[in-house]
Amino acid sequence: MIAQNQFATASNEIIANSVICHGHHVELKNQLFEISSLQEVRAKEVIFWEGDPSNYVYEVLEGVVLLYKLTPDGRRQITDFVYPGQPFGLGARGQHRYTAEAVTGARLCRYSHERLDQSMASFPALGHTFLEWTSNELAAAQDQMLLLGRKSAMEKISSFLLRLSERSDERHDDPLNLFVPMTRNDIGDYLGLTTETVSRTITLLDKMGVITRPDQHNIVIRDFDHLVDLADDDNDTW
Amino acid sequence: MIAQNQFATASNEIIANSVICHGHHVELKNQLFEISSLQEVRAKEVIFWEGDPSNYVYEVLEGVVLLYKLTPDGRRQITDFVYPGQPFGLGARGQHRYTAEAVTGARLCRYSHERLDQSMASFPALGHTFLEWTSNELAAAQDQMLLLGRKSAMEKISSFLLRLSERSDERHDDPLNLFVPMTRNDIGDYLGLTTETVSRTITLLDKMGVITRPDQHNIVIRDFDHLVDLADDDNDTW
DNA sequence: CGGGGGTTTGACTAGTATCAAGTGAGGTGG
DNA sequence: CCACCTCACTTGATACTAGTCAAACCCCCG
Repeated sequence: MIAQNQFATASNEIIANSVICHGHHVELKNQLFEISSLQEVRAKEVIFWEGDPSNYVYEVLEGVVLLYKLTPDGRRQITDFVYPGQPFGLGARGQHRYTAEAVTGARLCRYSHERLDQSMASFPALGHTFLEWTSNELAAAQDQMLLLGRKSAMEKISSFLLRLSERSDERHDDPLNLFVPMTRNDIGDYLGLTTETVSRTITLLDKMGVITRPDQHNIVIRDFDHLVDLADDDNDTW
Repeated sequence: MIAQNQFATASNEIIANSVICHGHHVELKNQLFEISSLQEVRAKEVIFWEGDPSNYVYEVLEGVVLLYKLTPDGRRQITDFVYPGQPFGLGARGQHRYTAEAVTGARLCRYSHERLDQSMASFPALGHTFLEWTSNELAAAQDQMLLLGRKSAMEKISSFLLRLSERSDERHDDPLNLFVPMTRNDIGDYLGLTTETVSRTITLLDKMGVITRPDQHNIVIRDFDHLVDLADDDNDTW
C-alpha cells in the first residue's frame, strides 16, 4: 500500500530540499515546511483531473508526471512532462485546467493553496518565486506552440530528444544515454503525432545512425550534431 | 510623425485607466502612473524583436498586437493576439522570448522593468496582479497547444472565430458581427495552417451558411450553435 | 507456457501543403 | 478622375506527409 499524506521523519529531509523551500529565509522555509505534505503515487495514477477543485500546489520530488487536456471526443494533448524539482498545478484559481498523471511511480510534495496565500502575504519573495516559475512555464509553452504548429515529424522527434538530453544532468558524453520513461503513445500525444509516426521516425533515426535503442525506454545519441540539425531544419540530406 | 515617449496631458486619462493601474490603491496608482509612458505604433511596425534586451512591460490601450517566434528557416508561429486591456512582454528576464508587432495602428502603455521591480517590492499586490496575468496566459497557451496538436483545419478555424466572438464585448446578437483585423496569413501562422487552407475553410463555412463575409475584415456568424459543434467535433454531417 | 500491453511494420487513405494562376480592392500617380 | 499597380485573397490541380487500419512482433509477467 502506498502511504498518502504522511509526515514520516524520513520524508522531512526530502521536503526540506524541495525547490519551493530553497533560496528562502530560514523563517519562510520553516513555514513552508509546516504546510507541506508528502504524496506517493504509482505509475499511471491520476493525481487530479481537469475540472477538480484545486486545493494544492505540487512539486515533483522523484519520478515523472505528465499534464494533459482532452477534446470532447477524447483526443489528448500532453502539455508538459514534469521532472523532479519542477512544480505543477500552480495557476489554477478554483479548478484545475488540466489532468495530472504519474508516468512512473513518483513522490510529490503538496502545499495547501489557501495557506500558501497566507505565506505569500507575509513573504513577498515567495510570490516572486511563483511568478518566475510561471513565466518559465509560459516560455516553454510558447516554444511548444512553435513545435506543434510549424515543425515536421522528424523535427518534432529530434527536438524532443534534445530536450530530454538537456534534462539528463549527466555530462555530455558522446554517445549520450537517455532514459525515456514515457510510452510512444505519450510522446505522440505530446508532439501532436500518432504512435505509429513516433515509432517510424525513431526507427528512421536509428537506421540513419543518429541514435541506437538498447531497449524501449533507453535511447543513445550517437551523432549529437546531426540531431541538432534535424531538430530545426527538415531539408537535411538524409 | 508618430510621437513616442510622450507625456501629453490628453494621454494621462488613458494611462490612468489602464488595467495595470486598475484595482490598486491610489498611492500605487500614482506610482505606476509616474513610471509609465505612452507609445504609438503604426500597423505592421515591430515593437521589439525576439532577443532584444527587455526593458519594458507593455499594455495595449488601443489596437491589436501580435506575438510570434520564428524557426531558423523562417517559418512563423504566432503565439498570441493581444487586445486592449492585456499586457505583453512580461516574463522576459533579460531578453524577449518573442517578437511583438502591431497588427493595426496601436497605442501602448510602457512600464520600465527596473522601476516596476521597485514598485513590486513596496506593493506586493502588484506581484499578485502579474502572477495572475501570467497564469492566465499560460492557461491560454495550453488551450492553444491542444488546438495546434490535435485539431483539424475546420476545428481550428471554428475555434478561432468563437474566441474572437468572446472578445467582442457587443451583446450576443444572432447574427453577430466580428471584426477580424489580421490577415489570412496571420491567422494561418496562429493556427498552424497555410494561407490557402485558411481561405478555403472560411469559404466552406460561408457555403455551409454558418457565416457570411461582408468584406475581408468582417465575418458575420449566422449559425452560432453549428459553429460551436464544428469547433470541437470534426465528424459533423457536412 | 500463455496472455497482454506496448511497439513495430506494412498497405493504403486522407487531409493539408505546395505550386500556380486568377480575382478583387485600395492606394498612388498621371 | 481614372488607370495602374500592388497586395491580399481565392480557387484549382497536384504532391506528399502523416493518419488510419491491420497484423505481427517482442518482452515482461503471471
